[in-house]
Amino acid sequence: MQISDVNQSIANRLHSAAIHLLRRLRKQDEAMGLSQARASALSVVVFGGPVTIGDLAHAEHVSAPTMTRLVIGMERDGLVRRERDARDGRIVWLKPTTKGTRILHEGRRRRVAALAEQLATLTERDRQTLASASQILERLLRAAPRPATGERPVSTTDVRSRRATRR
Amino acid sequence: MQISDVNQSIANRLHSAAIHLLRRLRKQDEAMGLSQARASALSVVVFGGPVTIGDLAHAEHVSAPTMTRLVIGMERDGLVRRERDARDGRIVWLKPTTKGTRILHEGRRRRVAALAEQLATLTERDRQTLASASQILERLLRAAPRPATGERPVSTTDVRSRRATRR
DNA sequence: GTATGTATTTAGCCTAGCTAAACGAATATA
DNA sequence: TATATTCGTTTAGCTAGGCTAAATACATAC
Repeated sequence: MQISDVNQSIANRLHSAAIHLLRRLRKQDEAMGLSQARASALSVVVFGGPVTIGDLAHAEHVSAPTMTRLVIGMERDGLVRRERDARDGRIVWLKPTTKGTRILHEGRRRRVAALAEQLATLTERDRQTLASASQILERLLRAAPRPATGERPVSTTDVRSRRATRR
Repeated sequence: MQISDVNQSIANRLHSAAIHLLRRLRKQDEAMGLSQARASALSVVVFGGPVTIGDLAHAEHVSAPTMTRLVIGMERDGLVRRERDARDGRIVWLKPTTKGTRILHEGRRRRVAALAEQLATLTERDRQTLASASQILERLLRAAPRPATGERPVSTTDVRSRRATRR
């Protein structure tokens, strides 16, 4: 099949590009104590918070224990605060601290600095292609991996709305 | 500055997209004993080999000890073979085994299967955007991170040519 | 022939992923 | 009301994959 070959090529190139992009950016992030996993989780807390640990795990597509440990580290480093829910004693709400918000934004600034020279060498058209592609990808990845499994589709953007219905 | 804001936005969205893409694909790869790191390294060996461990580390932008360990695992699992260089006793050449080549291709097939449904929902135009973007990215990332540091620019594609000059 | 350089490995550390299982709190049911 | 179940989080313990520092073994230059 023609279309499947095209998709295979796209998937594999995306995979390769993603791996190498992350390796490139890792150093910048870690220079300020913001690993990739933390940067990604923290940005959900900063832009989408307050959020529970479980929701954050779903939004980030990692297991709950993994997120618990990330949160422990971020709390120890003063990036987020825990707050128990008044009505439901099982729930922990996460909020960014001032430091957390600042570090996240610094991280984002450093990250672009690491790519800026190279992004600047691109034509406007190429930059536009990258911008569009990242949007297409996020939209694509936000969809459920396998609609048939019944796993609820969770997106970073509906974290608030899901919890908003909690009583 | 206008352009820097645009670049920041692109860099951050790419970062986010890359993280989530890899988390999505990881399960598929690991289902057949091909982690992301192995899949990426193995593809260099299969498509660009024979290659030395040091060159592979450079091509993958990881340290030599990291690559040594990856190779140990891949060799243990019969994906690659080591061969000492006849003229230079320090050098280890890596070649894919039949199994390694097969597994790599299976991995690539599974990987697209994991994204296929979703790629199929895209318009031809969007698919084209993703394809272009991955090419632009690989080209961008192949360039030296910081041209000033004197670090030699190493690409997956010139692995052969670099080694071809060895006597 | 000694010193220096190069390719790989060893040792030891860290983060971040996982599953299984424990725990405490909430909720449903008999 | 007592009991069972479900839910959110944490603990415990494993693995892979990243790093640096230092050891090893070979090659080369002086």
